[in-house]
Amino acid sequence: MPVSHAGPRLEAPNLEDAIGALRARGLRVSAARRLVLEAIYAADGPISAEEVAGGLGGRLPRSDPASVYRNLETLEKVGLVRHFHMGHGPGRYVRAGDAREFLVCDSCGEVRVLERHTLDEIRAVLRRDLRYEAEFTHFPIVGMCAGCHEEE
Amino acid sequence: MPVSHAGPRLEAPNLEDAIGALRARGLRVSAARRLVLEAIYAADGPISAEEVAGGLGGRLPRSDPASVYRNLETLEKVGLVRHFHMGHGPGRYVRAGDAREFLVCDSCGEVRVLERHTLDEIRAVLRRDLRYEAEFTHFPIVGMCAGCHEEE
DNA sequence: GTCGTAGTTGCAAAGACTTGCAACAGAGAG
DNA sequence: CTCTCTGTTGCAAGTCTTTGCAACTACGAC
Repeated sequence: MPVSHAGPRLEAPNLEDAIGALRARGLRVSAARRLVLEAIYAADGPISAEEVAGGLGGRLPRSDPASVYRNLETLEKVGLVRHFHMGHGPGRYVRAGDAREFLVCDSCGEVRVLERHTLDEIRAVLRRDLRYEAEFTHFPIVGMCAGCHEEE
Repeated sequence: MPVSHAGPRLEAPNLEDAIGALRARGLRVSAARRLVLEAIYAADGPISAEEVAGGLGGRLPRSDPASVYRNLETLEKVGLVRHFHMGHGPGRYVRAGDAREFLVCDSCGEVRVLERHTLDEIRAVLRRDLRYEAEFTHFPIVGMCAGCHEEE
């Protein structure tokens, strides 16, 4: 089963644009769906599906977890949303444009963001050797930070 | 929470060596623990915790899932076992030495194994830019294979 | 405005793990 | 061989997420 977050990256800087993009794709704008989108756009960072279902801790009405998961998946297919994993634990969702590439230290848990030039270089290697367009927003790169590596 | 599969890579080509390694670390060799190890060593490829608990479909006695998960975690800490994820779905476990680096196409699900020279080059970039010792056995690299990319 | 039909929803149940806890049993000590 | 101490186990309950399904509703058609 593919991870499934392909699809063109939609430009939807605000909620209205996102809703328009949904309609343009022939998708219905139900109350539950709108709520998920509102949560994603209202959150000030990556949030879990649970948080969306919980209405962002009271700021929005609660909704059924199953619908939340289904809608997050739909929104991801459409390209409005992305989700990623940090080590284990629940997945986190962000607006498509906010996705970042992370590095996690397996030993101390430190998280860093990959910079564009490093990322480009790695992607170039994979493109050259395997004609593969890699994307590092879904899973972090796991390894050991300098500090932890020296201690070994 | 770190992903936790640090620790020296133990040399344990067979079950006996693995059990010796456990004892050397001061860990008990209980029936349940031995069973998990037996399943990992008897399996002909990556297996899920469920399969271990199920006794490899009848070849071994069943065991309690909770103990299986705890033991797999312990064995991973000790360096005898590793687990990885392919997209979503249950994690899969292998002997430490059998861990591989994968590339998964987000669109068609195709899986490829990264070759050593490609891997080394990528690791070198991360080492140079971030002094980070990356390791790609836990999560696959996600992206798009040549075929799927051209269709876009 | 009313109809019809798919796309959607909410519930319930299952799957994949994790955690708390009292009972149990390896492994060294005596 | 027995005792003891502490690592482990098995059960049960709890997360996080997916899936089946009947009821419902958004939205274009009339």
